[in-house]
Amino acid sequence: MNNLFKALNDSTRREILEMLKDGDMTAGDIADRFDMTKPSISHHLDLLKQADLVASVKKGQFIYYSLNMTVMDEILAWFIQFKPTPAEKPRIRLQVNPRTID
Amino acid sequence: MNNLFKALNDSTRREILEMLKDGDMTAGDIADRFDMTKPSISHHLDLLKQADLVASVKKGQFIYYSLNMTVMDEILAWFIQFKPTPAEKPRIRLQVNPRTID
DNA sequence: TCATCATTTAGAAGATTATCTAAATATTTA
DNA sequence: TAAATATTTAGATAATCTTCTAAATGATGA
Repeated sequence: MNNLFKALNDSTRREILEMLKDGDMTAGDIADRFDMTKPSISHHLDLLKQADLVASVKKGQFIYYSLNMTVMDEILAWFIQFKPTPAEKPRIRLQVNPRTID
Repeated sequence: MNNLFKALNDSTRREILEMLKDGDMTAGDIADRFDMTKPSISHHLDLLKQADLVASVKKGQFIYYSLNMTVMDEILAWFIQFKPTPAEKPRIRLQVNPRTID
């Protein structure tokens, strides 16, 4: 979970994920779309890989990167814990009825 | 969006959010649950506030913190963009039929 | 085999972050 | 009004992060 949020805490990395949504890409093609050196992008890809957000496969000279959706589901589940179920008792609220404020 | 992911990129802050899920709390009560000084927790609360993940209300001597769910929805929407709709054309995959690999 | 291309690794510099201690602010109560 | 309580602000330090340049690795094609 730590690696996951860390990987997402960078706009370049989030853009990479959005790019991969439309199909797999090589490291070079990804780098070409940013105003940043290839080593920097390589490092970003590494962090995304450590978080299991992407997978990579070498094909000859090229390395193809692809989205790994299963981990996205894990985060989604983390967020959904905060959505109260319709049946749930309402939480105490900061905004109370003005008439009852002392 | 940047502030949002930044705020989530820390396990203390994520724990605070999970605690607030069960009801509002004062800054002091939150701090008491961590092995960390009050100024540090105060700083974490500030980052959560900047990200609009929590709201705070002063009641006399105390400051009550509460979850602000509307921003959670924004993140949730960001993640959902990656979930392919059932009708969508399948993306190119790295794992292809082994029989067809050259 | 040698030059070239795609990508990564290594190492460094500057920026950002988490945490601490000390001090300030604001509220309550004696 | 003075002391006590709740919380924040200020400033410092150590760790982590982003990005760069230079060099290494590994595959392709002349």
